Amino acid sequence: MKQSISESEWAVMEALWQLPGATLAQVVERLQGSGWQYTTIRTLLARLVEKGFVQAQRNGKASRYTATVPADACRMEQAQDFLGRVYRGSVAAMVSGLARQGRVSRQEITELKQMIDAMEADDECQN
Amino acid sequence: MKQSISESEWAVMEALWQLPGATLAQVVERLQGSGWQYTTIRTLLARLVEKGFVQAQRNGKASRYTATVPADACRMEQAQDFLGRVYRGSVAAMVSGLARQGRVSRQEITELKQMIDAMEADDECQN
DNA sequence: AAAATACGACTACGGATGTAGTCTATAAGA
DNA sequence: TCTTATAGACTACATCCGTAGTCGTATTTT
Repeated sequence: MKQSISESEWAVMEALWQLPGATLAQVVERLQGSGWQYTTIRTLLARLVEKGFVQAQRNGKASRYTATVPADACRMEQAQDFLGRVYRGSVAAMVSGLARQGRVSRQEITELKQMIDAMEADDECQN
Repeated sequence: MKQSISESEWAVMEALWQLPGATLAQVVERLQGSGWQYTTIRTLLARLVEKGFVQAQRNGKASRYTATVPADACRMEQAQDFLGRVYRGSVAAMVSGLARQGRVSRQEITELKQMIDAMEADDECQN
């Protein structure tokens, strides 16, 4: 049974990717403004450990928590899931949709353009 | 309380976008291969009606179901949700991530490129 | 009009999720 | 060493979701 990271849990993962080996206290600190109680965050963390997305190593009083999956890979998996479900797997379709509704800022357009160029260059090298 | 379309329900929405005003039977037909029982699809449809994403109008024996939200808008909303949660709202970041792992086909690169050009043109007109 | 059939309403039920509390063991500090 | 704060384990509970069944009613067909 393939486990997945829920929406709330995702916020905790973000915190851990930014603070590898953080303690519960640090995670809570980082999630100031989430509106969650200490205990809630503790639960989310526990579930992530249970699911295997986070590892806890204890030495001394506080455990240190670390994500067992790299952020990039994780985001990617989510992205593929999402694209598959909503845009039949096509990033282009998604960008196109967003663009058509003017949801892509000029700055993003610039960034995208640069990336595309880079990708093309890359592609040529490979072939 | 903001309702949202669940993963399974999404498949039903797709069917309805493709067959506006379809009957239950037609939806079931279309979802051949989903592995769902007739009754399951009926439940999903009912939930969508309950949530307001689908409208049922009955005349005669069979009701006809229609999505109350356009596919584009719906996909977009999902996209924004997703981007916000996973990529801090940046499409560019997502594309970049996918690209770095080589998850964007050459064909998609081409499509993207064309879109970017179109977007730029559009942008200039507007300003 | 009676029989057959598909719909709609309601029910079911286990698992995941959001959100959080309590109790206990343990480490740190006094 | 004793107190105190905190982490971990366990518990709680409502809601949503995946998946599906039953039963009564309305509609179509014979």
